[in-house]
Amino acid sequence: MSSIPNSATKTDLVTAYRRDQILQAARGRFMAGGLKGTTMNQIAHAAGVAKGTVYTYFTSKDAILNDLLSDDLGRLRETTLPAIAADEPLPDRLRAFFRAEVAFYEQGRDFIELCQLELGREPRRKARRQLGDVFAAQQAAWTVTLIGFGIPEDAAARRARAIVSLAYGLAVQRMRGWLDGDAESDIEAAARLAWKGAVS
Amino acid sequence: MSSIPNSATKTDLVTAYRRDQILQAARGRFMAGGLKGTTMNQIAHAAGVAKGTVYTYFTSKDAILNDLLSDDLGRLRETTLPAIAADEPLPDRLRAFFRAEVAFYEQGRDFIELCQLELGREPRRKARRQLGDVFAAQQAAWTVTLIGFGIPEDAAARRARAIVSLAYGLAVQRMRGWLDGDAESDIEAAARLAWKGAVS
DNA sequence: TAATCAAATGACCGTCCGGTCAGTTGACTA
DNA sequence: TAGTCAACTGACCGGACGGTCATTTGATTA
Repeated sequence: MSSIPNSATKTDLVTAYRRDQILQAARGRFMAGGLKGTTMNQIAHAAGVAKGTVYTYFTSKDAILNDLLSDDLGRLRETTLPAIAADEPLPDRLRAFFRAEVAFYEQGRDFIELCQLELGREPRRKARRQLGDVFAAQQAAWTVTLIGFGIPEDAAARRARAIVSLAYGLAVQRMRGWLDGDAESDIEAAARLAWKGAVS
Repeated sequence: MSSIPNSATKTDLVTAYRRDQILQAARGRFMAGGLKGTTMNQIAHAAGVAKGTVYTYFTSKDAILNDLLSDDLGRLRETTLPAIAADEPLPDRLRAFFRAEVAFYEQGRDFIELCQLELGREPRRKARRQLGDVFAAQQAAWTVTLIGFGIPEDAAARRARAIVSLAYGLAVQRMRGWLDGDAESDIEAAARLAWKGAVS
């Protein structure tokens, strides 16, 4: 047999497996101890490999973080934006939007934000802007939606901002354990407040 | 003259001055580079003293952070709670509340939160709980207020939570530069949304 | 089985940082 | 002016961490 039948594919599979193994371990450690508070040894140990092996798959600690960041930003975008423009009654869309945002942060994905102070100036600015882009997209989508409900453009934009802020505040406060009730009733209350406040 | 006329007072003044000098420097550096990203040399240099001098006034880096934390938590409490129970029309109180919260975070006081991942497990839990206490107090105050407007207790509590979340989300998103408009119109929009949503 | 080599390992290196402390400074006293 | 001492200084120490690389491992091939 040729020495390269499908070996590229197989190698790729192993590589993908190891990368994922390391990324999951790193996410856990970063969330538990922060960026600077987590050592490469801890990440390697959590992934069940030696430190040197980590450097076979990632060039540096920052490279690992970058992968996690873009992964999570994509997920936030994918889960929240479709809810806004869905073909459903507005109250349902509000609920779905709040639910998606709460779920995202409740899964602990937010170390995107919590790690920011530990990054250097430039990576921090970049990560912050990317997260801001997601919120800007949410706001734009809500603005369009509210305009569709006959609300003047200016007012729609301002109220859209308030909705996005409410979703964000709700999600983060829940994640931090500052809101104790069950998620669904918080989501319901937020959706109701947004509904009454935005379209009346 | 006796050698202790008011020397205690004078020494205290100098001590207070130096402590403040160092605290301000530390706040600036922590906000720029995070807890672990800031060295004692940087703090000392920013305060215009040598590293050893810092240790004359603070026992450790963590001690500096602790002072800043309790300082800021007190300020958040003092500026937001009175607004809720003020003797004013409800929309004005909502505006004042949102304004106070936005101002707090816009002054960059929030490194309380941003530093959390960098603290050890226990200090982190403690700091987080203390901040949670302030939000719980805000929520309780709003609940009482809404009950005063004839809203049933359960609904009042849920809506109070939504108001607190909205204020928090608004403040943090503004501070991060994710909301570009002027603060006053965002505050107005949030107050309106909360007003229509909470008491109708 | 012997040869081959990519993957995995962990001891090691240079650097950096929190905290210490022996020495210096300068304001105040007698 | 000489003496005193608290405030201040910064060189230094011990330890930790990110990243490297010579060596080992074990799967695959011939």
